[in-house]
Amino acid sequence: MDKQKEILNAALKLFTEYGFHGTPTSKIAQEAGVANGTLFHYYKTKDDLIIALYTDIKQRLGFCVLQDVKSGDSVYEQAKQFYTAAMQWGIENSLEFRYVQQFASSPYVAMIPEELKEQSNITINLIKQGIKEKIIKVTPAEYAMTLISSHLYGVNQYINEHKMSAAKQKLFVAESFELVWKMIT
Amino acid sequence: MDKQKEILNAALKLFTEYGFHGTPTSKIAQEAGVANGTLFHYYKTKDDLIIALYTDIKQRLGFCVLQDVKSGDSVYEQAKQFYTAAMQWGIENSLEFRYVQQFASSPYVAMIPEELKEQSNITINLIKQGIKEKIIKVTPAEYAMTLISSHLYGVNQYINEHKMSAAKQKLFVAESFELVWKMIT
DNA sequence: ATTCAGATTGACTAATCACTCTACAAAGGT
DNA sequence: ACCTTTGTAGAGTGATTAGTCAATCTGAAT
Repeated sequence: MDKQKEILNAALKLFTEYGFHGTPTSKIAQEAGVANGTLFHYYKTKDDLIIALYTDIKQRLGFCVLQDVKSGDSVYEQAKQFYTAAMQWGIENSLEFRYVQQFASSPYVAMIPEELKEQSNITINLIKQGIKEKIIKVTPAEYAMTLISSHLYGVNQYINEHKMSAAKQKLFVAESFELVWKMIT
Repeated sequence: MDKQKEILNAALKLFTEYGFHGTPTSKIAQEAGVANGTLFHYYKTKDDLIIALYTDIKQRLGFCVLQDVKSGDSVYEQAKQFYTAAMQWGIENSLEFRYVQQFASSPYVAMIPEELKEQSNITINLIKQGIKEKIIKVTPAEYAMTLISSHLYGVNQYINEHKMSAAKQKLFVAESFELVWKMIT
């Protein structure tokens, strides 16, 4: 087992359960099954760990979402693909998803590293293309992006609170995409 | 000046700036211009204060939103009224709005007092009426509510990040309501 | 005038926490 | 074999913090 990953796992679990200030580094080390000093060997400070965890999650999400989008497809198909992949990931990794939200509405947002922000450029560009093709009516692209994102968060939250079968979930997600799509086109 | 309110004000300012764990009670007392002990005279624990602040904000928002909704109006008019009022309040009280978000995506959510949850019944009922009248197509009402709420948060965030004139803001808000309305009807 | 309950203070404390430090082990590289 | 780097441990520390407490103050009621 990679101790560094154990630390991230433990941190994710405890941070989402008790919040940043509610979880001492000692408890994280304990949960991860490593010594206190080991944690600080990998992460200089607690803040470092908090930000590293965010970065790690974002990268995993980004990789998963970009994976099976075919650039030849129509804007609609690509957008649907993005949306569905992100949602599915959010459902399967609800702790990670909650962590991202918690992080995003905390003062730590100000510390998000620049390279992470660039990741969203791909999706923004897709929307811009949709606007250029006059398919998407909502402008500017950043605004449309915000609408889609918050919609995604909302639906994810609803799904997490109202458990349903995997099949029903898929249908629900597909329908929810049609709702946003209808809204922005 | 009411010292209790000063404490809430100071807490709001510091919590949104430095987070829950980033602001010691001593700093709150200092910012409020009261002694350390006074804070604990009004709030038994720090958690008490955090929850009390949330409750206070929610009640103020609720009061403001309910204020000028006429029960005789159509579902559309009432919904628009609700949405616009909430948004306007969120723009004018951005610190409070951010605090609500921060709180909602923290472990403190689990501690929200029951009586606060009942407040949303009025809006839920309005949506239910809209469903009964076959104006609103998205069911169940709780789902529609979630969609509207997350939309509202998203638009609010966008407005806060992209400053514009008051007139433009109003137009923007009105248009954004038409977007959600189109989505759920 | 006296009483009394609540408000206010700020020094104090017990506990906690982020982080350091030293020691040792494992793993390579030469 | 020897050295260097890296990983791991866990006791220790200085600072910080939530919360206490005894004392004083305020104002209203009797």
